[in-house]
Amino acid sequence: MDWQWFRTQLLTWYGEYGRDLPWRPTADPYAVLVSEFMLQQTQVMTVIPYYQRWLKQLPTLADCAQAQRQDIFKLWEGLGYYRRAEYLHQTCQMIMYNYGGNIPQELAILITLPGIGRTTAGGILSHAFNLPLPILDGNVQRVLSRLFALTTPPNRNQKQLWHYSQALLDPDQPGRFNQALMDVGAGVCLPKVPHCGRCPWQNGCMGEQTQQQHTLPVREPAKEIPHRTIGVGVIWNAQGQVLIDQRPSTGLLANLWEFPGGKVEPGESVPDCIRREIQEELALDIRVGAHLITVNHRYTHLRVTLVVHHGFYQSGIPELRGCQAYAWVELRDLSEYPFPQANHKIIQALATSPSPPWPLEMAEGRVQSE
DNA sequence: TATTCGTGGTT
DNA sequence: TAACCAAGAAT
Repeated sequence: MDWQWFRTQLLTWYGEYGRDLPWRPTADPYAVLVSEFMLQQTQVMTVIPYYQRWLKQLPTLADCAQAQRQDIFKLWEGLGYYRRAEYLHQTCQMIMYNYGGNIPQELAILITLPGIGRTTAGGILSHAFNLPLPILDGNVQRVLSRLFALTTPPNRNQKQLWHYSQALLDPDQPGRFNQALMDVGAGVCLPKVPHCGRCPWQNGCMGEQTQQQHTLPVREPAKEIPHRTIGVGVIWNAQGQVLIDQRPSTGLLANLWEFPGGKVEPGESVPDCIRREIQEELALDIRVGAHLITVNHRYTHLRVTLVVHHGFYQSGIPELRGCQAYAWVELRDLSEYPFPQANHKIIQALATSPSPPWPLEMAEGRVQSE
């Protein structure tokens, strides 16, 4: 195999067609670190504004290490996979206090840090330090599967894919090479419509030569995604504040804030569910009022329907059972807390609500719960 | 090794 | 439009 041909073709193409991305001109390894975390499973165009805001607010690794958790999550709010924010925070702290503030330049050390696997480590080391480490993200897996006509599903063929990524890598300019390889995947060798006519590797692509470019890589059948109905309460007190709680530190949407609620049990009405969940999680008695909004939301492996009702505090002192913390907050102060996207739809509904949705008559018991 | 982690874009 | 995919990692 003439690896040098592939390198020359790719790097020449990259010089003309490579994307101009904010983190590419930087020589700051911390900026590269931030970009690599944000880019895990997240498209470039989604990341760009988050990346720029992050570096503006936390311009150095020391700033990130010293930041408050809440500020870290606020900066990540809306980007998804929120564990990444915590891992990035922890990694910066470990680099600061265990490695003198310098990012370790050894693969074996780097991958021991939270949130850094082999691809992220390879991206950091090749980009920030021009070290010859390969990467294997979704783009690269697709490009290599087609280039070498690999008919084994990528998730069962990681070893061979890593081998090809390493063999192809240009040892003289690994940083540029890896960036170029991802640009081919993101702009030319697309999942459903490969544009072979403008691919720098067209003349060497075994996939196209055997007319398999549309059927590679081989995907395993997707599994069915379960659905859950969740009852959610926007609980008001007599001061016109609403009740929010912080989710547990593990599991879905860990550490984010939310309006309290939980899964509707079989045969249970939504108002009954909301009453029960808030009793179970916070030990509060509430009255359930009018329906506010129903939110359908899709996660990677779960679909939920949030049926949201207004509610009014009746009695009880909050106890922390199924959550880390709680707070009574003014509507205008909700923006201080990091919320998942589905809850932002609820906040939006509250903001556009035509009249104050916390009728005092509920406190006086004139409104029947549904 | 198979699941569990969000959200937005694309087809 | 429902399904697929995105600069993956941890458990």
